[in-house]
Amino acid sequence: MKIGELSNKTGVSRDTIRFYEGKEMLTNVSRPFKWNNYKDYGEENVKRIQIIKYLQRFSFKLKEIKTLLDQKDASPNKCIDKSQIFKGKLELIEKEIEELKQIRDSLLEIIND
Amino acid sequence: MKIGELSNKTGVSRDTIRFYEGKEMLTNVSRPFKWNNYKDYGEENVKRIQIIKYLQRFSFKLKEIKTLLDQKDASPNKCIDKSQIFKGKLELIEKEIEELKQIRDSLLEIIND
DNA sequence: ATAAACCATGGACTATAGTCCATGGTCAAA
DNA sequence: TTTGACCATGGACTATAGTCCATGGTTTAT
Repeated sequence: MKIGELSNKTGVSRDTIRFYEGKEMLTNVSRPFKWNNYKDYGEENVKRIQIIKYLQRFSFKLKEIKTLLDQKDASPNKCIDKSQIFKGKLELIEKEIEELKQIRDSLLEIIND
Repeated sequence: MKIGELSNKTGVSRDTIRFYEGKEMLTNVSRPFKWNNYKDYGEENVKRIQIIKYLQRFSFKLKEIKTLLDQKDASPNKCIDKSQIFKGKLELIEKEIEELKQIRDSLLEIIND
């Protein structure tokens, strides 16, 4: 599939797809035609991009997502312990919440003085 | 006072002071010597930098801080309604907390499935 | 007199996640 | 056949808050 089709199927812009590609987050990107240098993106990239978008909703960085995708590629059969991954993220989120709460409390003190 | 002294008095690096200066957040910076082009930073910049550091603790951006400093400079007599400023910031912080809480809850759901 | 410490300037670099642009080649429909 | 839509590449730019470096001039202490 060409980049435009992949873009349509995922709702992600061509530029962004190329950006992910540059970060080596996609697989099976080939250049099968001799008469032009158009690329062909394997079907699985639809799913890959959906995974990226899904994990981003939970504030995973692209670097982290790439690590996860790489792990999946390295051992496709071994199923990754998802809850472990999300637990780590959960802790960070809760830490962030605590920090923001402290700022909030300081602000409240200032306002009520 | 030269930049080194200002740096020592505030605990902020020379580079950062020059960075603030480039953003026009300092006042009374002159070049009073004919024989060199050393700058002289007015005493009030100690306080200005302290204000910057103080407001940063509440996640004010430099741009916002600059706006506040500019307002203060424009009307030094009119005392700024601080609580109004902090209230706006408080709302944003609380919105951020809510967003993070939603992410947290989604994560909890995933983990407990 | 000479070295160390200081000063100014400008530009490059960090992380993050893209977006936008120019250039040039290709494909499909009218 | 020619126009519009598509494709590839590389580089610049966005925001944020600095940090680090090279270069060259100055001051201070020994």
